[in-house]
Amino acid sequence: MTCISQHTSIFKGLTDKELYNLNLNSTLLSFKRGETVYHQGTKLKGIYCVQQGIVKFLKRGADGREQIIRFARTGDIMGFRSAIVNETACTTTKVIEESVVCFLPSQELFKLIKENGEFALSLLKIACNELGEANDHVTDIAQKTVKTRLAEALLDLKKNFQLDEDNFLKVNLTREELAGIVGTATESVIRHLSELKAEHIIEVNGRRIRLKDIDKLKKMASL
Amino acid sequence: MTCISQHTSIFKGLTDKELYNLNLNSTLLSFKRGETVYHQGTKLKGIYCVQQGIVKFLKRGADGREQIIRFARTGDIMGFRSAIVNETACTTTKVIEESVVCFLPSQELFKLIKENGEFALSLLKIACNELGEANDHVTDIAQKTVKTRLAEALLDLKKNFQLDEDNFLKVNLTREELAGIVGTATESVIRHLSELKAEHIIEVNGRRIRLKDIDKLKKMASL
DNA sequence: CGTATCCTTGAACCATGTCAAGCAATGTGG
DNA sequence: CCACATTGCTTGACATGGTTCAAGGATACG
Repeated sequence: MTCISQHTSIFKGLTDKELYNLNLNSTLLSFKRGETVYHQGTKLKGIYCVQQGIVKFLKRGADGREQIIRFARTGDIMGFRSAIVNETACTTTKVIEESVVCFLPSQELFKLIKENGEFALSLLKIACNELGEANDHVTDIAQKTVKTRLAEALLDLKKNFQLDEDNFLKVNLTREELAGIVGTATESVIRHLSELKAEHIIEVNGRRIRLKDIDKLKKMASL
Repeated sequence: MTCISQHTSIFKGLTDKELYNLNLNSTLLSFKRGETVYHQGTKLKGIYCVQQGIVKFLKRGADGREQIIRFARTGDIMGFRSAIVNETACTTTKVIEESVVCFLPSQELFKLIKENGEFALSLLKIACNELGEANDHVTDIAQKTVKTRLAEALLDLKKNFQLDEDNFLKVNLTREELAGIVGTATESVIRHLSELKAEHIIEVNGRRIRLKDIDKLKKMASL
């Protein structure tokens, strides 16, 4: 199987020769739910591209609580921040849904950046997008209430993973993971989910969450 | 005066010809304390390089409270995120200390990125560094107490602006600005500053803050 | 020298975190 | 296939850190 293809967003626009070279030097890896792709604090020797599956980026605070920074889905790359600045990984990446991941050594990445201006620009765009979202995130957590952030988180999940035909989110997260996204205690998430349920905005079935009233949810998220 | 020089970090390593071209196309601007370089939500036509002075990046939340995302000092660039992804600015930049700023049109920036792989890489490194800090920031605000974050903020200010010979921070910020960094109410900052004072960790003289016991401050910040 | 801005403190209130306990669901080994 | 263990979910009671409001004092600036 070719690991890196024209279809994978960031590698769009590479020449056949560049692609051929990348595939020579890259490796496919498989992970089950709960497994770790790489650990916070370790030195990465390259970047990882998600071919299939869902991976969460998390950071452990002093008390051990896990803060979820973002998710990687099919086509996303992981670990480029550490690779680029040559630092240890600032997050741990754990698999949420069985994943196939492609590993690409740093030197290949650097070669591409230096030789292909368009590629460098795409990478730069990815970094800048993430930066914008991270900045938003800081302001949100600092200024908004837990309930507002929970509403936002649900909308973000919808944006990232879509809804199925019955308006259920296509990802199933534990309450603890939801708490990790929102930046709060598990119990708080549970209570606010119940409230949203009572207000007929969502419906909950175990880990499956149905977004019943997206308009109200949006109103709530922008308060 | 030449606006862009070899001394300005990001432009290090450019050829004489590239520098000459940049200077042909860039403009110098001056700002007093409180003035705005550009507003959140506006489309930027280029990036801004700080030649001299201090600028804060801020975001206004729903209730109008201002969250300070970071600072730019001599040699730093501002607005590249918006320029790169071609979005409106996600922050407002306001001058804290009288500043001289150089404006460089986007097309010049893009030309450099595409033609000079090393330059693209430096930009990428800047973006990645900011990204790492933003991620840290998210976790901190989500998990740490106000006092801990205040301690961290003071250490960050030390790192960014250094101390003078008497261990006073070389920036003077209002309590409200401090609150904007920490992500809390002005009153909370005041109360926690008083506590730190009572614990002989800092000393306060109007807006001037002296870091008396940096070890204790560090211990406090990592709790 | 007066006005505006900033700083400080107290008191009341509230959102959120923490602790504890019980239940549900899921998985594992005998 | 059942019993037990583990993990996740839920709820209640309580503690508390932090915000908000109000009022007065200090400071800076034109």
